[in-house]
Amino acid sequence: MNEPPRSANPQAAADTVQPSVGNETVSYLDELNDAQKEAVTAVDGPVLVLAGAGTGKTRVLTVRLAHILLQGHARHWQLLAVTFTNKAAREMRERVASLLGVPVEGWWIGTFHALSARILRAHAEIVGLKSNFTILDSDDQLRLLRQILEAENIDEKRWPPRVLLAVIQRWKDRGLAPDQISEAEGQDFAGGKAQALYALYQDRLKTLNAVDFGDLLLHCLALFRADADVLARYQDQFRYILVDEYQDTNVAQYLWLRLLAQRHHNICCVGDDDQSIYSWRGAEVANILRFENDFPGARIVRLERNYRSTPQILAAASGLIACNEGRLGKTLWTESPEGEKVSVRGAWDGEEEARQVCDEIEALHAKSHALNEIAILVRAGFQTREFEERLITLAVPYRVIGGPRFYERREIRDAIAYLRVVVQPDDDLGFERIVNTPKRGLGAATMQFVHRFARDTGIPLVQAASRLLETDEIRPRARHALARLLDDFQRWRSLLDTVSHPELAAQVLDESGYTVMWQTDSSVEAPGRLENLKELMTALEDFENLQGFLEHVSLVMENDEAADDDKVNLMTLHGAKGLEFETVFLPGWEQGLFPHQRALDEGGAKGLEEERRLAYVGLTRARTRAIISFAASRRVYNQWQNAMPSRFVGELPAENVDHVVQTGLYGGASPPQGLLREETRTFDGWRPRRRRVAVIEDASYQVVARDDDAAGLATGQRIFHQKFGYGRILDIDGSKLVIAFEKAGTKKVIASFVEAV
DNA sequence: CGAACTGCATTTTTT
DNA sequence: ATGCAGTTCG
Repeated sequence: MNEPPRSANPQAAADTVQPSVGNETVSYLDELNDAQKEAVTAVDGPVLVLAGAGTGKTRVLTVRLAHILLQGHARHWQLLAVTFTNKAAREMRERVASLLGVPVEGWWIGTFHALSARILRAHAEIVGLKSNFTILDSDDQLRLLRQILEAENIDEKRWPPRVLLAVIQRWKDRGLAPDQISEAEGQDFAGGKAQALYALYQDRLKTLNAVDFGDLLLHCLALFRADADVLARYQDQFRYILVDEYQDTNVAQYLWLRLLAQRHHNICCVGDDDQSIYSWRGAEVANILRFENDFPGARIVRLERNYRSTPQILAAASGLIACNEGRLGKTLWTESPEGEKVSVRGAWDGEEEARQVCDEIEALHAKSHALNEIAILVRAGFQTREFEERLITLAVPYRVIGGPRFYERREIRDAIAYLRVVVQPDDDLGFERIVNTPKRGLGAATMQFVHRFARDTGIPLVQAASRLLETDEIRPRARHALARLLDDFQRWRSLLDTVSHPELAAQVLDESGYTVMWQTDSSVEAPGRLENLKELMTALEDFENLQGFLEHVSLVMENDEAADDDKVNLMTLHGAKGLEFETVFLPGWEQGLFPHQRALDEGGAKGLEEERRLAYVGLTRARTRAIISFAASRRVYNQWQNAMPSRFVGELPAENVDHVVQTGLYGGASPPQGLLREETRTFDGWRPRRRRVAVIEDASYQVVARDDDAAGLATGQRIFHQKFGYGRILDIDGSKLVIAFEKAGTKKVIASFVEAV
């Protein structure tokens, strides 16, 4: 369309990849196996590539893209390649660029959100936005919702904004605008007001000329529906569409793709239903399961040859995932040598488990295995702590992937808020954030006043403030401060075109007193924050202007870990998707922790299956060595809890697994099926820590409690009693509890009469 | 306006 | 235990 038809010309790339004419085989195809070749060359019509773990998915995707260009099926601007994460998008860009030997700037390769934003900026007016709209982060979203709840007199204690945000986000994931929400939905929030609150939220966003992440997709859909010409234009333009990680798409993304693919039907989706682990944030496995219905005549290609793991690991993982129902089904195979069995180890408690794992890492390191090639994959973030502690003691370098992100730090957000308001004066949320940071005597009282005026007149805060300044409504002191701030913004704004943006940014932080604020701060974090601000200033230089930078910040909230030094990798299973390591440790395979109790409570059988996929993802990260472990007893929130090994342990095919379980771990009771070959190895140092057993329920997998009536209860726990109301357990004596009730004083009651809260 | 206090939650996370 | 957020008191 408006894309200049240059750069991607096949001739230019010819030197690099040596394509040949016509139907002759081309060199880049030679390195692909038959299935991969088919996935690459089935250019026309809908194609679903079921790519098992480690089967060369990214390769297929990039080569296919190159193939389409080199064979002259399309020019680069006619290609749309969609990924889920920025990381994946970057990787795709890099690989395509190096494959073709051509820069890919301006190509339609990106995340759903970035591509949507690009489309939306070009046609913002059609959906009632200005093209310089702000993209909100979750902080902003919450702040906005909090304001709305307050205005609606809804108790934030009872109806937490974050819950409402989650509800709204789920709706957006499903592509639903406020007027498409059925009556029955959202009944459980604030007495059925959720839909109305959603509508208010959307109104507010529109006034602010702001969108949230979900809106990027939603407004795009609205745009396509509102303007047939625009839709047709993009439908015509994108002759070939490629989609990565299709199993992770939500309904909104699915609709987006379907609309765009409607003209040419050349859509190729790559995914793996067995690696769908994001349903909790709206991903619909159904999208991949239904592909054939949605795109009639679809060709299905299965990539089943695995280039990553040993047969033992592959078989263990396959056996596990076979327990799931309704899979599209794949049979992974490999030609690599047999390898070691997956080992499964029990420990008495979490500390011992960490010791075992880390000692083994040390041993591997001593045998000159790269630490980089070792990962510890945990179910939940807090689990990393025990390993970190142990690794520190052993002086083994490690990194935790997925910690707090650069752009989420307070000082960075503040700085960005300043820049946002400079660029977009209507950005109330940004303005609010920094209006009194550093302190300028513009406290809650003043701002409340400005707020009310803005609300009553329906204008943005900055405008409201500037109008109020013309009156005597605001006390002189605050008035001067406010006037000064508004003047500052005015001045900075006027410099937008004359001063270079890094310079301007520095000026803003200086003149606003923001830098000074941290310079005079004596807290331990202050120097670090100043460092971060400096880093931010450096990052600015990589962009053409402030707008470009802000777009990047809102869309590319990522953590660039320096992956080059030799360190052990600690991360969650979710965070490990798409990565691979020579050695993978999978600790914490216990009922209640993994599968996680909440996943079971909230997701039932579906939840269990997703947890199993997570286990599958974990196992298939390993190239040559996978070590699963579990502990009989673990401290959770400073409370000792006993647990049975994960049911997943029992689901691993016995012939691919080596069990190393100490006798007596489970009080002589025989462990769950599968945990058979107990090694005769006792552990002398073991004494039971505390007797309370938290019975972990998983409807389809009952574990027998071996404790008294007080099972599941512990001292300090909050409970509810029919007669006495709420209270806290002071002591447990067999089946009797001593409880300090909030209303009724201290009483002794029978355990079975109380319920945990 | 700022420091101290209280209550509460604590799976996974991208954009 | 621990951290965070919202509230309260000086």
